[in-house]
Amino acid sequence: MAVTLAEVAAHAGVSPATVSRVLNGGYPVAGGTRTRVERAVEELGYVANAPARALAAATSDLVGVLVRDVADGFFGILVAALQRALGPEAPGQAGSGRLTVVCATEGAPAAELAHLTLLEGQRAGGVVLTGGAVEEVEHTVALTTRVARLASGGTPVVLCGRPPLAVPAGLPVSTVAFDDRGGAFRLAEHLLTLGHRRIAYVAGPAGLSTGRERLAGHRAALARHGRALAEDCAALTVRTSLERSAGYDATRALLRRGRSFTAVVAADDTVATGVVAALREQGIRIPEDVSVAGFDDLPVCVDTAPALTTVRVPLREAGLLAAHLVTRRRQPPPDGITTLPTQLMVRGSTAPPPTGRQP
Amino acid sequence: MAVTLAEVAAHAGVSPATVSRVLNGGYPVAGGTRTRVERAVEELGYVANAPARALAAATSDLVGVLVRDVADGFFGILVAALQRALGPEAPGQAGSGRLTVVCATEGAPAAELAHLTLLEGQRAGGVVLTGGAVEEVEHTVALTTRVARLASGGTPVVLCGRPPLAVPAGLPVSTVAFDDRGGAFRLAEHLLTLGHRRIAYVAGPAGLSTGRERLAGHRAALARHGRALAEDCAALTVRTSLERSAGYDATRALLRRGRSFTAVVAADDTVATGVVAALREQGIRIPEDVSVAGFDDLPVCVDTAPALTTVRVPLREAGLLAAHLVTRRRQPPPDGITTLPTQLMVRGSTAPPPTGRQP
DNA sequence: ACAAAGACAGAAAGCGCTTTCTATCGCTCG
DNA sequence: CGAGCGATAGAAAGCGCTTTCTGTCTTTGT
Repeated sequence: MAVTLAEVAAHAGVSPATVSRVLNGGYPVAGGTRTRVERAVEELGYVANAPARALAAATSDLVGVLVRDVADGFFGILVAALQRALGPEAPGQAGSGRLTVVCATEGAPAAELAHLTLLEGQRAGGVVLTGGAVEEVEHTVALTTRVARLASGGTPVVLCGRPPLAVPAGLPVSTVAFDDRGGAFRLAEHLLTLGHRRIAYVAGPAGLSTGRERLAGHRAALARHGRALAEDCAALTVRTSLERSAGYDATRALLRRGRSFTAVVAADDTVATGVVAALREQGIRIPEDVSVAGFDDLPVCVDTAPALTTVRVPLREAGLLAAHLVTRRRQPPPDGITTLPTQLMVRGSTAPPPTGRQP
Repeated sequence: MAVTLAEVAAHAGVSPATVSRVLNGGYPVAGGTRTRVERAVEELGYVANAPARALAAATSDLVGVLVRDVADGFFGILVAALQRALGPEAPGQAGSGRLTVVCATEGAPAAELAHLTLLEGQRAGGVVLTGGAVEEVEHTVALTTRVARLASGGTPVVLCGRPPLAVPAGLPVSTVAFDDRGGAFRLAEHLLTLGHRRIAYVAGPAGLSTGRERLAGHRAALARHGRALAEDCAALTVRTSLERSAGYDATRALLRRGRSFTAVVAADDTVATGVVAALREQGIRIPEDVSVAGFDDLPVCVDTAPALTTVRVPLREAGLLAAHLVTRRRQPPPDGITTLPTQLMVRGSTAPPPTGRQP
């Protein structure tokens, strides 16, 4: 059906090998021959058969990206940045035409492994795993095995926004991490400085690396302000999923037990919007009555009223870096880990707690 | 390196052909043989080489999805729904393992064509083009040619959220459209009923099908309320891009010319958030001073204060349907076009215009 | 009981490309 | 002036899978 390499070769009066070389470079081809081939390609509207090429070359120009949910701003922005960086090649190089295969895991470890298998089958030219990792021994082991297998087959793997994996040294596996802990620490300090002492924490699911890090930073800040605080914290921490509705439900549950807090910190901005909705619905003013803070600094933060105090996670930078690492356009540091800084973004949703009697 | 079909065959003591048949079905294989092969696959951890398979079968299990911007909620939600529907196979069928290749066009016609070429090269098993189409004759012609070529090669193509293309009959090309015009009409009527007469319109880029449709619906409603209104409308219509900042900038520009309107309708919700920000920044109250409305009903609509009046576009339904069409799990209607209804969502951002002197 | 009809398994021919391995040819070197 | 080398181009061997095309064996029908 479609035009083949052989037809182009015939049309140009050269051998298939020569056409392949003109197309791929890395081998000397005389100017005249090259021109003739290029014209033939043009005239016939030749489009190379990627599967055939991948079969012969044992690697494709597909890059796999695993995300929890494409519709979530966090992943959407990350993927968008990654793609943009994947498209146009480094200056001097011709455009490569790498395609991005986006796989949604919905947070399920099994889906993560299954997609990795599919990508392995595709002989993906690179794989990026994004977002928090489910820290469950069994899964971590399985994942490490899979990643090591992929990497030992020559596929660069980048872990983006999650902790490094214990793969054998020398494999092309690198990590782009966020300083979640530091961000959460600074956020908690901000609240403490404002005078908050009873801070509710709507954490994500237990066993998610980002949640663990963020909570750890939060608790570290509380601990510095007194042992008692840190203990209270546990009682005010709620485990949830990572949807907006989770923030809403958790907040309602919290309120049902009496309003024993003056601030709520959410696992991420999406959850925070749910918190805000629940609070507002009860006529609780933000930040006069209760302060609210999120995490990630998604675009929605500046559209809520008041704008949401949060911690900025450099998603675009991470996507760009991950793209460069997965295409080997940039070398990872010796230990393979690059930690990107996070930044406290103070906005209108946090203020000193109400004065006077506190519940 | 990796385990091959031949190795599995040897391990199971059968021929490669038999293994292939066990894996793909559609050919009788005796129970015992099947079990033996399955065990061998299991024991060797065999993962089929997708490129080889695609080469031999002349089609891959990759589904291409063209979007303007993955980070935009509209596309994020659409892609998420599409993927979910692509994953688990119809009941009775085994999981197929289709992968989604997401291509960002950033609204550039050239990028659209380029990605289509890449997908053609991949021998994609299906392609979905989402979002408004750039209606420029030259591009439409080129696009139609490309789509026809793809479809005549047996690749199902689904146009989702954009107008049908004039491809030869009989090709597997179908369309899932939204009733943008109707939605915009009802939205404008809603504003007119509230008493608004001077309605600013922050349209998207000229030449985008969705923009055209929405504006047409808007104007149709105005026209029904008097010729003069429709004429004023033209003066209050601003062409912009589709970012949040576009809404912000356009609104500031509009305000600089004097506040000659009591309502602003935006091309979509993202733009609307920009409008809201610009308005609020000038101390203009929503909806007391000026009403604002968006389009799409993205999640952000309920998180703004006040919540945004908008038109709901059934993105999830569209994604699901597109997935079914592109996998041929569902037959398109005879004319190939399915139009999904839109729904006016009245929320807090629209109210009657301020009484008293109007500028 | 015998031919025709399945049911099942293997051999082998590609699918369209990449990549050695060879084969020329025209010069440069000594 | 002949050996030798770099620059080019072609032949051919796969890459790992699917899919006819054949070739057994069992089953059925009568």
